[in-house]
Amino acid sequence: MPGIGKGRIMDRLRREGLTQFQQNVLVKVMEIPKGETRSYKQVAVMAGYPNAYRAVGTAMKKNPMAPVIPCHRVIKSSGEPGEYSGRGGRTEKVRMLKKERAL
DNA sequence: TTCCTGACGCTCG
DNA sequence: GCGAGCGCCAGGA
Repeated sequence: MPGIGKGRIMDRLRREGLTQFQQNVLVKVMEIPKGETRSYKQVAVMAGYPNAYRAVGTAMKKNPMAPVIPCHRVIKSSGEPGEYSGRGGRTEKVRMLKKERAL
């Protein structure tokens, strides 16, 4: 269940018109192991922009491939799920999170 | 080019 | 322990 190659993803992101920063962030999020969660700050650090934790959220919104890029695994540092522009909103986000954690 | 907004984080009271 | 305010970077209008 390789799904899609990473290079394929980056190419798609680029074609979507996302910037280098956006691509970097999304790729890092994509590498978050199933059942694990990372804070926006963590993602920002991994992407190479330790202080751009705010822009990370903006990048998430632009996520063109919901299932491929597990943006629902990115939560706030406080432990709260935060917002979610995907289908179902925060509710679905939490649901998916619980399901993955159980696996 | 400039100003405003945003799926946030951290510090102070 | 909780709430409010300020600071941060990148994008979009």
